[in-house]
This record gives sequence, structure tokens and C-alpha cells, in this order.
Amino acid sequence: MTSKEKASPRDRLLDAAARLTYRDGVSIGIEALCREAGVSKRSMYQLFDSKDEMLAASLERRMPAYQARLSHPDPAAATPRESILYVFEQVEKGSVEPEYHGCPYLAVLVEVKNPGHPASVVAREAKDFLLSAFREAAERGGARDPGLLARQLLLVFDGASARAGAGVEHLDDGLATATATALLDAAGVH
Amino acid sequence: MTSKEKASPRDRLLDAAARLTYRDGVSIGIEALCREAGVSKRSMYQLFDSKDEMLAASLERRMPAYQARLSHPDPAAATPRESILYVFEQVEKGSVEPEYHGCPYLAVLVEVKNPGHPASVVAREAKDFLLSAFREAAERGGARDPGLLARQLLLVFDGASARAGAGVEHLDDGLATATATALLDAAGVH
DNA sequence: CAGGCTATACACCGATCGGTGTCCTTCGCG
DNA sequence: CGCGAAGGACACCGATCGGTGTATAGCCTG
Repeated sequence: MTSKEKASPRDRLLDAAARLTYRDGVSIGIEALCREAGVSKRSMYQLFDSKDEMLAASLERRMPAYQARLSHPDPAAATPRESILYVFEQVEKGSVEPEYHGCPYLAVLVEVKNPGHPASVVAREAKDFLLSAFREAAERGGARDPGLLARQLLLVFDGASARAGAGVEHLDDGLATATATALLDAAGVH
Repeated sequence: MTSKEKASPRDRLLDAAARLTYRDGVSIGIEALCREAGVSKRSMYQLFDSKDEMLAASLERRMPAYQARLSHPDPAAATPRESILYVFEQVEKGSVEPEYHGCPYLAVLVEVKNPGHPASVVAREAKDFLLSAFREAAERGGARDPGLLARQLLLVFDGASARAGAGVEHLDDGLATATATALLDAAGVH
């Protein structure tokens, strides 16, 4: 029961699904997923009802890490402005890595056209979380229109992650934080 | 030779490809494309070397209309600020339509992971055009850093089109123009 | 030890994928 | 009229798609 134990088939599947769909898109085949996870196709269909459900479960599993990554390590000490800018700093930091392909939840929302797809539902949850976090910080920061500012910041966040992920933009010079800063100033967040 | 003539198989294919790939994604099958266009699969492979090449040709064909749609109707009379804001007004206007799914070029860049894909190359051209247009207007408008402002505006543009296309945001209240305006003001564009 | 659960291996299903080979009709043009 | 190019109809290719049926091996627990 130590850390030496091998991960369960379920976890291996979820991890493999997260990695491969992020790299190759949601159209990756389940055969390749199972091969990567070292799990038989039969086992996978006993753990999940369909490929779509497994994809959704994989996205859901990554959500806590996703949220933690974008949340300021010391929420009590951070000012609202610092909390917001921290999100964009994290995007810029991540975009430098060679395996970066943008926000996985946005990618799913763009790739999967059907809004009722289980994965789309989870992806929207991830986006709603960010919107709420921005909005709450905007309120605390005294923004003139917290709801508007939060939506503006999400525009920049998704635009930055989509463009950096597609390789048509590089954020390493602080483009995202600079843009967010301009919006914060315009909204009167001190 | 009047307008009553039927469009050529090539044009019908290109139009069908643009419509279906925009609606269903690039993973749409060529069988469905040909059926929609009313063109035999054999004819298509005599006009194009592969599905990828046809997809690229389809995107290229739509570029003039795409650029015209985002360009101010009277470039001589429009101020730089007006030219820039016109782009975002057009996005907001388009996003209201039920068949809107965001900027097709950004969608292709997100869906197609391979940057060497013919369609990706064309999509990057479309994005480069917008960047240049923004930058040129920013210069004329006396922006402090025209290159930076242009990239910021593109972040907002792609973020807005991606989010509106995915159905997680509605731009009908002027969110995009409001955000662009804040950036224009911050950059000192009068 | 026996029973039951978990997971594997592997063949198989119909459907679709991108792409091709073959034959036949239609039509413009000399 | 006759010829050649364009295009359509349709079968076919191997590969892969998501998903299932079946039989077997390991393992924990009663």
C-alpha cells in the first residue's frame, strides 16, 4: 500500500486519455488510448459506458489540478489584482513548454461541436469556474463592473491560450499579463 | 452564360467543404462532402490531390470574403480607431446568427494539431492578415506600441470568436467592442 | 479449496475512413 | 459526324472507427 503500487486501470486510462486527447485531439481512437494506458479495450468498456463518457471523466479528473494551477498559492495574502494577474502569469509560464497546446477545456469546446457531449459539459464547468474566480476577485478589487471585467479577462485568457496553443503567438514577453493589466486599470481595480 | 448557370463542380465542392467543415469540424468525411456538393468522389480526386488540399483550397477561397467582411466599407473616411472597432462590431454582429461557430480559421488551427497541414498554413495566413491590419491601423492611430496593441487586439478577437462560437459567451451586449475600446484607450489611440 | 471478481487476449461486428479502378454517359468542338 | 475530355455511378481497397462476445488467467476472500 506504499507509493510503489501500480496505478489502477481506471487511473491509467484517465491519464492516458488526458495526455493523448490533449496532444492529438478528441478524435484519437480508443484503441490507441488503451494501448497507451496498458489496459485492454474490454476493461475500459467495463469501467466506462462509452468513449465520450471516459473523455468526460478524464477532463473532470484534471479539474482540481487545473484550478490549483491557476489559483494563487496564498489566497489570503494576495490582493485581488495579484490573484487575477497570477492566472495570466501561469498561462505565460505554461505556454513556454514545448508540449503546450492551450487550455484543454477550450480545445474540447472548439473541437466538439455538439454542446450536449459529456466532455463539453465538463469543459463548460471549467470555464465557469474561471469566470466566477475572476468575478469574485473583480468585486473584491472594487471594479466598476465586476461581471463585465470577468468576461473581458476570460476573452483574453481564452484568446491567449488558443493562439499560444496553436503556435501563432508567443506569450513569453508578458503579452497576456500586459493585456490583463490594461483591462484591470480601465476597470478601476487598484 | 448568364447567372442562371450552375456552378462548376470545383466551386460546389469548395463551398460544400467550407460549409460542412465549419459546421461539423475538419473530421467530416469526404463522402459527405461530395454528397453535399453533388459531385462524385472520382471527380473530386481529379480536381484535388487529397482531402487536405481541398480543405486548404476551400479556406483560401473564403479569405477575400472574410477580409472584406472585417474591413471598414470606407477605409479612406474611417479613422484608425473606427477601422479597428469595426472588426469587433462585425464579430458581434455575426455571433448573433444561429449558425455562428466562431472564426473558421481559428477553429482549424485548434482542430488540426499538425502545423504543417495545408489547411493550417492557410489559416495562419488569415490570422497574419488581421494582425497586419491591426498593426497598420494602430500605427496610424498613434499607438504607443502598435505591435503590442495589434497582438492584444488579436487576443481579444480570437478569444471572443472562440468563446462565442463555442456557445459559452454572448457578444450581443458589445463585450468585444468594449474590451477593444479599453485597449485602444490604454494604448493612446485617439 | 472453491467461488467470484477483475482484467486480459483476441476475434469479431457493421460502419466509415481516405483513396482508387473501371466503366459509361454526356457534351463541346473541330 | 466523330472524337476526346469531363464527370458520374459504383464497386472496391486496406485501415480504422466505436463497441461487443467469449474464453481464460490471476487473485482475493469465504
